Amino acid sequence: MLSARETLASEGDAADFAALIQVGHLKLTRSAPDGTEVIVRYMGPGDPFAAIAVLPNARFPVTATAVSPLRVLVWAAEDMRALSDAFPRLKTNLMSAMSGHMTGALTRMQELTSDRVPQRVARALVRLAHDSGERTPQGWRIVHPITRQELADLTGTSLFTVSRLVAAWESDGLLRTSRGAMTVVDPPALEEAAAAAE
Amino acid sequence: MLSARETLASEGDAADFAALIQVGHLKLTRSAPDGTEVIVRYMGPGDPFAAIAVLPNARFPVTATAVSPLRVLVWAAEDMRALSDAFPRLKTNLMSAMSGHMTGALTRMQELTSDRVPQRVARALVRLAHDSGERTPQGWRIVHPITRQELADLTGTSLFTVSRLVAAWESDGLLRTSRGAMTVVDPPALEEAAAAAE
DNA sequence: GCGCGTAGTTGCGCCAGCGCAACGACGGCC
DNA sequence: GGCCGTCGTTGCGCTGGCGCAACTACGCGC
Repeated sequence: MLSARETLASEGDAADFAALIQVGHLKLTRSAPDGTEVIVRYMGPGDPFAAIAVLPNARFPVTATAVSPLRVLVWAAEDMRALSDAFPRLKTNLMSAMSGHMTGALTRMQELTSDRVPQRVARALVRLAHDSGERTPQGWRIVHPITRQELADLTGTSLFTVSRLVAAWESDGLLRTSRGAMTVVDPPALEEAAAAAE
Repeated sequence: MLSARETLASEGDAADFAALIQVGHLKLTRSAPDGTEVIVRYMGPGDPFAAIAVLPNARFPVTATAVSPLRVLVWAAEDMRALSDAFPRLKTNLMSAMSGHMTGALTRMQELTSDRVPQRVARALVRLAHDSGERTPQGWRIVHPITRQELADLTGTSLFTVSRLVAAWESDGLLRTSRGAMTVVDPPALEEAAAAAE
């Protein structure tokens, strides 16, 4: 059990356990020496954390922080190794998960190099709405708290730029926001609007 | 056997084989709809390609192009699966390789969001010199051909900016270049110079 | 219900880096 | 050894987005 803002694992620490999220959401980050923080991705209920723990002498490549009250199931790394040796399918599945994350990271890299800021922010919002959104009468509400700063860390831009973009989209009716919460009214329209501004 | 510029595998194709580089170098890329290309990384002799082939129904996440004449050993995906089931250590090693690439991708993401262009280019050069460089009297020579455009695709910037940076560093004696080839005279000094310009 | 900490907004100036264009220089090939 | 394609250079103008500052608006805790 962790409350929001507590950290489950820190970048560089020995990966001596793996976990499965039961309730709540995690934010995976990396921080640069100069203080800037990159958000790698968000995870929610049912997502496995630290597949890497099956590898000997592994270290966490990211810091995991709870963004909402969190309940997780935890396994010791050595048990994970024993299990994954006993059940090859488990290891294959973990590998498959890693491969998925890899693909995601490559896509992000590509967006960072070839898309302009508005597109990246719009895509990030659409992805969040899709992955951790719930249907409401107003649109897809992102179920965990998210600030302008976090959206900036997720897209490699600044708090200010995000604020301006979000304000513009909200006045166009594509988005609804309140302190720490966001609802995407119409994902495809949002993405299209960001592309059109190009 | 492939000659330079031929492609070994294309992004999106079914990953029905894996390979091990014996001689030559590969460039892994992803291309965006608008034509821009991102270079994911370079690989050389001894590096395994397409660990992903052990997963059922996998597709290549990148395009692999030879940058110099290439000789590879090839295994059919089904044989890889059989082997990796028979030898759990093999699967663990492949997973370990994937995890290394993941870490690399995360680092690249971080640099793209938090570093300025000169730093990124300098780091890319240092990394290339380290990973695929050979010691010469003048410094570390990157053993495979590399153009300004490729350096730009690797760092998310433009051909022009790279050209200017490289010209400046060369006149400072930190770098030696000729058409398609680069030699880093003193890697730490180069990185420092890029940081100082900040 | 008051105060304080955190989140969000907005105006303004600035500059890194992009995008041409036009040109120069290799070097491979027949 | 001459030609042509690719690679690299450099000058110039423009602008997206950053960075600060100063301010406003929530909302939690006591």
